[in-house]
Amino acid sequence: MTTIDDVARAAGVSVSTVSYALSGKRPISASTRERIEAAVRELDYRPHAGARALASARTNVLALMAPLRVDVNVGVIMQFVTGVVTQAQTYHHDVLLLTQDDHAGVERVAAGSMVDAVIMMDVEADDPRLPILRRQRQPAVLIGLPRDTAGFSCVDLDFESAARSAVDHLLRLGHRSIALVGSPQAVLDRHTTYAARMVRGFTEEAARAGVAAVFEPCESSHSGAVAAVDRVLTRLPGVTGIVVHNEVALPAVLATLRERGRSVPDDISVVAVCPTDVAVGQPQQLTSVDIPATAIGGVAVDMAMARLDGTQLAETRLISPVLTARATTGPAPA
Amino acid sequence: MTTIDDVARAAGVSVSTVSYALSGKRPISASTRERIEAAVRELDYRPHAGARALASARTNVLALMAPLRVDVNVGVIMQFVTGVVTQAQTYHHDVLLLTQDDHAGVERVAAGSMVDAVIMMDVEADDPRLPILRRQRQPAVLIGLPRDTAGFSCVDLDFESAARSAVDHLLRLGHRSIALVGSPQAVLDRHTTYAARMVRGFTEEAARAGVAAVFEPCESSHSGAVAAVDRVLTRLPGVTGIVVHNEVALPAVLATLRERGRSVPDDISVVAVCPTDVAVGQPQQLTSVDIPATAIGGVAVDMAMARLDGTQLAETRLISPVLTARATTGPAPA
DNA sequence: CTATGGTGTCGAAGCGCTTCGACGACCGAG
DNA sequence: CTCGGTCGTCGAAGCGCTTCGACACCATAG
Repeated sequence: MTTIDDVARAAGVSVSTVSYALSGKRPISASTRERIEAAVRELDYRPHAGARALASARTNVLALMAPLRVDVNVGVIMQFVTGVVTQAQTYHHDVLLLTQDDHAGVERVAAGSMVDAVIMMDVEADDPRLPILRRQRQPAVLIGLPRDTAGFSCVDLDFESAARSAVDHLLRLGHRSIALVGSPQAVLDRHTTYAARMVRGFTEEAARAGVAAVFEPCESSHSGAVAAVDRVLTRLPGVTGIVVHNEVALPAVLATLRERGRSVPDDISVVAVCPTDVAVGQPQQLTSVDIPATAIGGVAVDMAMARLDGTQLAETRLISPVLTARATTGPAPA
Repeated sequence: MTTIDDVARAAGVSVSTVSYALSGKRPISASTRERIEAAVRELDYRPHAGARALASARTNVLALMAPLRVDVNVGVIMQFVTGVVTQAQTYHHDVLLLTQDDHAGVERVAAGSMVDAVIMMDVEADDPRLPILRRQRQPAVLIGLPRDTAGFSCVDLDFESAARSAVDHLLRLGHRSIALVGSPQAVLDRHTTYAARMVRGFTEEAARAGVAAVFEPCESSHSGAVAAVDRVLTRLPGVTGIVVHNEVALPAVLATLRERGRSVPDDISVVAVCPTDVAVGQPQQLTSVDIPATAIGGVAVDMAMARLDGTQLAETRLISPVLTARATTGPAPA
């Protein structure tokens, strides 16, 4: 292994000069810098991460706690992860991947000074990991919105507002009888707040407009989707507009509607709440409210970095939803 | 931060004694050990990862290079990742997530001594990352099979054999006219070898049995699946058995067959090559050859660890396929 | 009773890097 | 000219941990 000593010797300067030349934290003459850079290239020098972490109390690594269960919307998770990793790169940070249920993970990694900050996905209302996270000295960013955000930076899509805009879109098209096919019961039971926020936005907006509205949770499987659609059709036979907030069940929901003799969008309009690429990847291009997962992941990193260099305090940021009308919504049938 | 010094002082022993008590690398009397453990608990001591890495040349971190593109079989990737992370935990290792196309990533992370080993997914025949990987001192494990495996441990499903067993299953049911709907052309062009190995196994086995066989690549989208099925139906109108090696297109392939008036399995039998959970998550339970992604990820970690403690040389391990008959295959129509 | 060999513990030397304080050299201002 | 101030560089002190060699102690064998 070539060390900073080797570089210093090769360039004929002291170790500290090399360090300063490389970090730019003190002025170094052009000629010296060039000699050092040449030596670095020549010797293919790469600083030892551990030594650097020890001396500088910075690791250039971020912890990302992601739900690696396969049952839920894998694609969306992947997009968050991609957003985080990609944005981290621009800050010269790497990403340490922790699994959701490895509670000791955060502690190990943060208390052991392996990371500069922690980003946590899929936060529940009273997430048991939050107290642990709070007592670490590294800043933490949550993707999601717990009951008590004190001390944390939070970022998420404004799901309440997403629900409202989906409902408004249907209202403007004249629909007076609408339904929400949402997350699996397990997700609601876990008090993952995006699911609840979605339901609240949907219910409130429908109530405000005085239209008939039902909500049905939906398991993420073919049979779950069939069951959910049938429950909706039973409870609200005259339904003409459906908001679907469940990427996995989406295709099955559409298929089931067709099977039950309802044509989309002639009999029933469908608005999905999902990443754009899944909305346009279906046989029918779906009207959808985008979940900008990659972008949110990126923002999470930005917030973590801002906290790190002290330019910003903890804050909560809710991203405004954007609805794009495509082929699955139309005027309510007469 | 509490350091090993604090613990030593609290327990009334020297720093080295604490280190040995914690690592178990030298015998320590029961009474001393207990005092030390008490102090550790009391002070909530957590060793500094960087310091440890510096002193011991071990980081307890693994690099995992995964294709975070969203276009391909996200679910499968996730399963590999899960397998790796989970198994790494049993060896007290964490996982640093690198993206496929960050070529500099391996070098940065390995040359900078951030990781003890590297695991690389989605390897191409002449992968440009391999030379870089070869010149690092850390062992590397590939999930996949490049042309030249020298110096690497490799693990993958035996796709050739998987294709054979899918074909054999169809042959035994009397099918004499079969097709393979496979990976997207882009994957083949990239020379990702699993795709090619699959095609080879399929083609050879069909030829050996003297049955009519066609192969069609298939884009991972609804329209891609429709097109691929139609191409198959055109080239081989009498086809009665189809092997599908494309998780994403799977539902659309089945839907298209139905739309073209072919009933499964009465007119056409379908064998999928995919993880079991996607095979049973479809409206119809699919006969499938399992891709044991989680297990393979775990094996990759095992191999990396075995290399690390020198108990094993580099080797290639191909996992034998297991076919499970379910609802989508039946006797060839008369 | 001495030689022998475990056991259990300690001190000190690094591991490779950052950073602080110091110090010449050189500049322009007075 | 001299004085203060930059600029560019250096030496040394850690950062927190592991590990090597040394050594004291005790039990057993000769």
